[in-house]
Amino acid sequence: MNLRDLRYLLAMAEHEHFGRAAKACGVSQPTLSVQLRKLEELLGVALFERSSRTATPTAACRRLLGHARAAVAETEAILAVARDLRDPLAGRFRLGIIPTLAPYLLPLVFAPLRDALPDLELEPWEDQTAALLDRLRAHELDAVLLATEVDGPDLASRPLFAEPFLAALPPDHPLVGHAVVAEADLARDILVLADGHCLRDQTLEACGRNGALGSALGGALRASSLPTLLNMVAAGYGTTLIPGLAAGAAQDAGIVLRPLAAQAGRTVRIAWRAHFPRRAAVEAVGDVLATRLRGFVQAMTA
Amino acid sequence: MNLRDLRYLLAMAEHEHFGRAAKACGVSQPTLSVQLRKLEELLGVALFERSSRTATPTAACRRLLGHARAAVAETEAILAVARDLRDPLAGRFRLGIIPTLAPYLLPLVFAPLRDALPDLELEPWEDQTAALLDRLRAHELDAVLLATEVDGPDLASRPLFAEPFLAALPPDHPLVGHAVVAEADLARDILVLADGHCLRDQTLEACGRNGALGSALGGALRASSLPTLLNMVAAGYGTTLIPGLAAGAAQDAGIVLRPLAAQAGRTVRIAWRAHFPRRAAVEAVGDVLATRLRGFVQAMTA
DNA sequence: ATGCTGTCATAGGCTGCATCTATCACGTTG
DNA sequence: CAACGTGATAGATGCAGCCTATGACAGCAT
Repeated sequence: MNLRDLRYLLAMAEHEHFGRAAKACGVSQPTLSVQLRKLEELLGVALFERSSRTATPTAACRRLLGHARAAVAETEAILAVARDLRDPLAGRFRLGIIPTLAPYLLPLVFAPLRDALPDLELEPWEDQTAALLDRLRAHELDAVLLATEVDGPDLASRPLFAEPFLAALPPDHPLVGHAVVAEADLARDILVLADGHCLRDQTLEACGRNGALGSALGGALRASSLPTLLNMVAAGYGTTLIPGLAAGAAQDAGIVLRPLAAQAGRTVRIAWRAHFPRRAAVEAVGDVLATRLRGFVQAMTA
Repeated sequence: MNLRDLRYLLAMAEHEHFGRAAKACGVSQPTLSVQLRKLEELLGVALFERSSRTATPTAACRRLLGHARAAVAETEAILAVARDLRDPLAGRFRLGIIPTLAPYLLPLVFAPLRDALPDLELEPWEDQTAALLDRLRAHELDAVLLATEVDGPDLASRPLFAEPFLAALPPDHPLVGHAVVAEADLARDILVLADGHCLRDQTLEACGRNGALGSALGGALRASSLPTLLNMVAAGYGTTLIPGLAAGAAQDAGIVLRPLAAQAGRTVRIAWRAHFPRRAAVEAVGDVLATRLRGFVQAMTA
């Protein structure tokens, strides 16, 4: 059985006339006659009572019509829904973002994203890098924003912008007197985030402390979030590096910021599954973020 | 668009694997690949995200699946209605039966069904109530036999016969001395089937133990089938209620049976989808069962 | 009666498309 | 690095739907 046959059936039921029904279907009269005959043979039921002047649907035909109409309607619904879904820049877009980036980036980009991609329903999801990549691979996210390279042939990524780190100092810290702080000078009393945050590893690497923490404070005080870490620095427990986008929040917490001598920083990337079909949406989101952040980062490093 | 394409789509959504979906459709893998690709082009939407190891449905695909299922179901309804119009009592009839009923009922009714409905190809399917209702709603069964009420406006049912429960006792059990056993007297050392069997709940309710099991044995020993439960009773682990039709099997296992004081029992019903077109077949099967079982149950309670 | 007209069925040829087998490309796995 | 599994691609083939042309038949007019 074929949907075409069902359309023929519906047309015949409406017109009760082979020639007119055929014209309504855009086929010749013999075509419709033959196909309906075949349908009758397939179903084993007479669908039309043919007389020389007219062809009327049988009772059996009327029993089937409702189902035929429903089947045709459902297929047309498929076409209609597909038409709505056709735009890759429309629909839900689940974007994972690492916790040291999300709260500072999102306020900057929500409005530009809504302007550039009004039909994209952005659903941010905040988690650490490893969890984000798991969810990305599990098709639970469409793309992720992170600050590390991604590897594996199943994923692809693209850099969006470079985000410089800044030295975060308690107001009464000796280094406050310097206009520029050398990364290595922070190593002595550096504080870092808990395991799993990429910022932790990057901070330690930039300051030359890529092994275990020597400071007793670093072991005892575990900052599980960047705001907590900022509070700890502000309270004088030590120093740290913060990502540039968090500068405002750091200053609000009463922290003194200084640029870094070696200009340590991180590159924020957008990553996606290599075979993700809505590549256009990924690129569009990436373009908006890169454009929005370009000026911001330039201003910060100037 | 073609119904065939929709079937391919459904198979792919189910298997998430081109080769297996193709086999399920009875076509070669390239055929299914090409046709699905064409469908994607027609709809203008990516339906599957292909990676080297797997192909997962996209969000768009999932939005379309319901309509596709409905369209296919309607065309199959057309075939079913046609068959019904030709001869409602012919063709395949997939009948779900709960496990505590099937092995004891089927031997009794196979011959009468074949005599009364020689053209009906009965395909029994044994599973627990919830699974049966799922399959019934999914059009994978035509009707089900169960021992509970069904609810929901999409289903209908009809009682066929009342099946009394019997007390099942180990031969050396103190209650063996009684000609009639009170349900409540069994509560102390009652054994029941694993979760999911309606007989479990009905047994507990009849014996006034509708909460958690007090018996240590009830918790430790889990009978996943009625024959196993019978063996456990025969071995002296405890007592239970069995459905009347299983009396023969119970006695074969060396169990002593006694009628129940309050005549606890269950009502076996046949249930079907409210819009199932072959209602006549359901009624005919129901009539045969009810007729065959009427005498049997009367003899048992006499 | 006998054409004439309208209707549906039939015949024969053409075309397109779904299908197959064979093969390639590629990533995973041992 | 070789073997395997998976999906994509290419070329050949056959069936099915389509068309035009024509037939069969009934009603209707002259």
